[in-house]
Amino acid sequence: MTGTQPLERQRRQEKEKPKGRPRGFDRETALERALTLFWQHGYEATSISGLTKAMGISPPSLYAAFGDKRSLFEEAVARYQESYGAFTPRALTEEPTARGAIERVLHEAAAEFTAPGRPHGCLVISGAVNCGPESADVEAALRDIREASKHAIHDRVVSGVRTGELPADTDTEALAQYYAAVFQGMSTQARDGASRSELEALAELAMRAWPS
Amino acid sequence: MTGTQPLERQRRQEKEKPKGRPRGFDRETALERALTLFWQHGYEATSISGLTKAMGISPPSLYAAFGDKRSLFEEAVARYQESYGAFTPRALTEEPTARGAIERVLHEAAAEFTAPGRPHGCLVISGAVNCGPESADVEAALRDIREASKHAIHDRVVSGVRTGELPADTDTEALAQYYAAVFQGMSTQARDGASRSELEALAELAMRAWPS
DNA sequence: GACCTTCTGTAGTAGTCGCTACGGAAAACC
DNA sequence: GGTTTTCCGTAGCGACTACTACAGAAGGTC
Repeated sequence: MTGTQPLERQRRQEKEKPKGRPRGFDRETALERALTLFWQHGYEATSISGLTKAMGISPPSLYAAFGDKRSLFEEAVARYQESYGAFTPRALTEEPTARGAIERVLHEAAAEFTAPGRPHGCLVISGAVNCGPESADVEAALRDIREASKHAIHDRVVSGVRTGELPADTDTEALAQYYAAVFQGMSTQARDGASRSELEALAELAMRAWPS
Repeated sequence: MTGTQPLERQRRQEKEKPKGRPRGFDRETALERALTLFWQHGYEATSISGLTKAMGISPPSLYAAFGDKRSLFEEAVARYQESYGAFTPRALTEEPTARGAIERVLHEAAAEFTAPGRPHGCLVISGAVNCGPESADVEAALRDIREASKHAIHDRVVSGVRTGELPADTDTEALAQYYAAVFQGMSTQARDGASRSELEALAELAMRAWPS
């Protein structure tokens, strides 16, 4: 199992001391810069030369540390989910009510999608939209993450039905898909230049559709 | 003014007879096929070789008839707006009430975004998301169209306020941005495989946010 | 028929793509 | 210090990109 991930990681996790010459750059900050570039331009439009320039390293160093372009992108997406994108599962699990959970997701999205100093919108939503046939699997990988997020919303709605917060005849699938769509629409709006307060108002309006 | 558009078009519009050898393919069907390919993969991920293959012509024929890749994309987008995308301004102008107009836009979008035999979702929304720095202007051009659509929605909402259909204190900007976001979210959902009936239910839910 | 204009197919341009072979540099172990 | 192991920079790989020079073919006008 662990054999499938890069040797690099295994060693770091097991805290073994590397034997030869240590690398001359910080792997985490390099990954962070790659993440930012992918976030701006998406998978295919981000070139290796652009990445090496932004990461401050040469191509061989990049390939030695991260494998190929696809692996680097996957690792960047994983990092994104653990950092910038972590607010969504957090809100869904921490809030006591389903309505509160969804509301918090949307309002935190309004802030996260427009946070200064980093690209606007969501990497998972806009990171691999325009893909050629040879990288269709990358596009599919992000789609799977989006579907998983929708299911997470759905699960929270279903649990709201179970506790009696929502009517028993609630169309949980439709409600989950609706809020997933609003979430994705907010990302597009943020990319197009919408401000945080505009997205807050948008989120507030979206909550008016909540079953009463 | 007219000098800025390709000579080709001028001649067609003026119904002059071309002098030399006529071209061996139908320009409209070739453009339609290019449009479909751009719709599937987006601007940058669609290559000239893919286009020539889909259009059934050779590169020199493509460049003679359409200029460069960017011009071809612009013309494809224009064609899209006049055909597949024309339902939006039509719904906004034809319906007597603002609510009816928005509702019709969303329901027709549910059908259009999932119509069989052609790519799902909206070309203007997903056609130029992942762009490198050298084609940032293409990305911006589609964004301008999206902004124009949002303004069209806003205008319809404002006219609804004027006629008394909507309360005078309605936040028209927020309402327009909300429905624009829902529209864009529906496109993403359609691209991810949502069915027409699912999008219909989504549209129905979105209308529950309408001010009462 | 000749002539003229335009289109079409081959073939190739310079440039960039993702990726890597190779030699030297640098740090840890003995 | 010597050896070993790894990393780094240069330089370049084949394949692809958008795009085009050129020659010949094909239809119109005379």
